[in-house]
This record gives sequence, structure tokens and C-alpha cells, in this order.
Amino acid sequence: MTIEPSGNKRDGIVEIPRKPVNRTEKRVAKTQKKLLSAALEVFSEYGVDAATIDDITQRADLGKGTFYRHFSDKAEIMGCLIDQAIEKLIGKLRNMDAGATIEDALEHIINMHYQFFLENQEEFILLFQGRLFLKLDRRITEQMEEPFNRYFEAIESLLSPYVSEKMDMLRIRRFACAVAGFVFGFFSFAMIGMESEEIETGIKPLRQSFVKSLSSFLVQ
Amino acid sequence: MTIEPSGNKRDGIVEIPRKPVNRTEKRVAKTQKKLLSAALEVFSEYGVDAATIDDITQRADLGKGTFYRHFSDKAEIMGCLIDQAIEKLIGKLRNMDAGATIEDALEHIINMHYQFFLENQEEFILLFQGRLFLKLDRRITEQMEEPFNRYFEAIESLLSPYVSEKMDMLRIRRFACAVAGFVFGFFSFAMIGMESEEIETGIKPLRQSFVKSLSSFLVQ
DNA sequence: GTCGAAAGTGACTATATAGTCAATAATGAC
DNA sequence: GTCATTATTGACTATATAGTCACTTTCGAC
Repeated sequence: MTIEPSGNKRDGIVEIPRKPVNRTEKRVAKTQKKLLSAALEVFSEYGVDAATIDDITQRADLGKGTFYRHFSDKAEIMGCLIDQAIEKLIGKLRNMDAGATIEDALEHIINMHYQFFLENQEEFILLFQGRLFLKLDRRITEQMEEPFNRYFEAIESLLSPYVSEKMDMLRIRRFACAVAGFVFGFFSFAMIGMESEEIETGIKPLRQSFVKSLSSFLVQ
Repeated sequence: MTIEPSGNKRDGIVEIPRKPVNRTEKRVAKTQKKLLSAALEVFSEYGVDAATIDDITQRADLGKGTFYRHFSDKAEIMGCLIDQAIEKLIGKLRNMDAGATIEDALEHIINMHYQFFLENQEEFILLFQGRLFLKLDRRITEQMEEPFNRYFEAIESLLSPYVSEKMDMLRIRRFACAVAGFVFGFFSFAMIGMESEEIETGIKPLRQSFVKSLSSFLVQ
């Protein structure tokens, strides 16, 4: 049983990860999972750049060689984590009640981001770090942009029912940027001087205002 | 003439940087400036963690030892840059026309952020990176938080004239977080899929809506 | 011009990290 | 059980970076 070092979802063809059947496959899956969750912890604690492979394998309680059997380098495991996090966030966005108004839809989007932020602070930090890779290194960026585009597309498809035919994709993209920016930005800045409960009570009235602004922007 | 390696504004007492008088002082000032601007470039290109001292000194066309004569390490020069950037941003915020309405004040805040973003993309990236140091390493964080607090206070003092007496500081702080979050977040995300002109046309209607919502939030 | 003091230099050392690989352990097929 | 296959290991090498320091250059006082 050989593991393709770069055999993850990010290489064009999506690999169907069929359920592990025997002990070896289970062990491999368990090892990969340990590595991924250790990397997530370490990346969000120290930052992606500052984190070392040794940090990851020590946190995972595995030998260093094992890391290189599963991932070719730090960028690859980072890519997998970004993918995972975005999928989780998109999953939350998808399950929306039918027959919702546009305000409902917007509330839903913001609430789901908030929930994601509360439940997955490490992933939240990771996504924001990933976001900022943008200007940092073009090579990593291009590899990174694809999952973010899927994220924007998820927001767009949620909102397209409410949007007039004439509104072009660019306009919706702008809108998605604003939502993502507001939600991520608010929580990011809120972290500086606010306790968790404060964030909750603080975001509520702002969220209402924001929803009003955005819906009037969309239907205009 | 001796340079205190940690003799910058960040250590409690604010040092008055009197104008250089002789050639030596001019040379020192020039060297420091070269180091700072090289560091700014390098940090925003590669990321603070990934950037090395050699990157900085090579970019500045100076010997490595010179760096250590002016700054004790990377964190210190980073601190100076954050300070500088925040000061620049606060400076922009301050010069507001007297007799402005609350909508004017909000517009002004958002416009100044936008201008800062356009004119100082490197600083913008740096501040956002600094912002995220939060969860990454507590030691660096505490050193970092002080300028961000000054930033929040600048926003608060701009808005306090319009706010009812009963509104407590915490509430205003929340508001400042939301504004900063929205503006920084929007631009950060906008970078992913938008050209510069698109950002400008994209932000405009959102800004108007946002201002309306926020002012009603403040005066309520 | 001379001289003392401070700024600037870059080769050097010490250290930390990435990535390798020969050896070991676990597993499945028979 | 035996054996072939493959996952796992961690000591090892190669390399990159932080930080130092003896030396050179620049400057100002006289």
C-alpha cells in the first residue's frame, strides 16, 4: 500500500476517499488525521511561517519521516487544511431553510460565519492567515486562491435567487467580499479587546444594521 | 554618539526625535530610515515570519552588523513599523472638518481608511499581519497591542461628540472594532478577485449603506 | 592635518531546521 | 507460523539564519 505524497484533493481530479477497510488503511488514516490536527494547532498557535515540521510531528507524537510520507512539505499540508476549513464553512452555509427572505439569507450567512468562528477558532485564524498570503508569495497564493473562490461561489449561489437578473457576477462578487470582510474583519479585530460574550452582544445590533444595508444594496 | 538599540518610541517614555544637526546624526537617521523602509518592503512581500535579517540588510544595501546597531531583533523593528503605520493612519483620521454631522464623521473615517489602503498598501498588509499575531504568540502580542489601542482610541475620540452620554466606552469600542473590521476586512478580501478600480466602485454603495446603519446604531 | 569616538562592515560561529535514509515495526497473504 | 510489503522511525546531513566581533570608515574637535 503506497501513499502518493501529493495525493490530496487539491490536484485537479478529486480523489474519492473510500472508507478504510483493513487495519493498515485505518492506521494510515489515523496517522494522517493526527498530522492534520497537529498542524492546525501549531499553525494557529505559532503562525504558518514560524511553525516547523518538528513542531507538527512532536505535537502529533510521530516520527519526522512519517510527515514526509504523507505530505511533501508544509505548503501542502497547509493547502489541505485550508481546503478542509473552507469545506466546513461552505457546508454550514448550504443548509438553509427553503422559502427564506433575503434578510433571512443574509442573517443566515452571518450567523453561520459566527458559528464557524465560535466552533473553529483555529480554522478561522488559519483562513485569515491564508487570506493574507496573497501579497506575500505569488506561488503559494495561486495554489491558495482556488478554495477561496469556491467559498465566494458558495455565497454567490446562496444569494443569486434574490438578485435581479441584470446584476452581474462582478457585483455579487463584491458583495461576497464585503460580507466575508465584515465578518472576518470584525471578529479578528474584536479579539483584541473583547471577551467572548462581549463579542456576541456586540455583534448583534451591528449585524442587524449590516443586514439592512446589504439587502437594500442587493435589491436596488 | 551612541545609539540606544532599543531607543525607540515603544518603551514607555516617548522620545522626542529632535532634528539631526551634524553629518553623523544625518547619516544615522538615513541609515535607520533605510532599514525601516527595507524592512517594510520585505515584511509585506515575504511575511514577517518568513523575512530574514539578511533580507532586510541586503534590501537596504547595508551590512548585517548595522542592523544590530539600530535594532535588537526583528520584533523590535516590526514594532517600530507598526507604530509608524498606526501614527500615519491616526494622523489621517484627525484632520476632520469642524461642524461635521455624524454621517460626515463616519464617511470621513471610512474614506481615510480607504485612502490609507490605497497609499500605503505595504503598511496595510503589515497592520493586518500584526493584528493576527494575537493568537500566535502571546509575548509578541502584548508588545503589539498598545498601538492598536491607540488606534481604537482615535476612532472613539472622533465619534464621542455624537454619542449620547449614556453610551459606555465598551459600546464605542465595539463600534470601532466593527468599522475597522469592515474596512480592513473588505479590502483584504477584495484583493483576492478585484482590480483596484473595481474595489473603488465596489466599496462606494456599500459604504453609503454602512454609514447609514452605523449612524443609526450610534444615536439610538 | 591628527586623533579619538562612534558608525558601519561582513566573515565567522553557533544553532536550528529541512529533508533523507537505513533500520525497525506492523500488517496481510499464504 | 513465514514472508513480502509498506508504514514508521529518528539519527544524520546539508543548509540557512541569527547574532557576534575584530576590523575599517567616517566624522567632529582641536
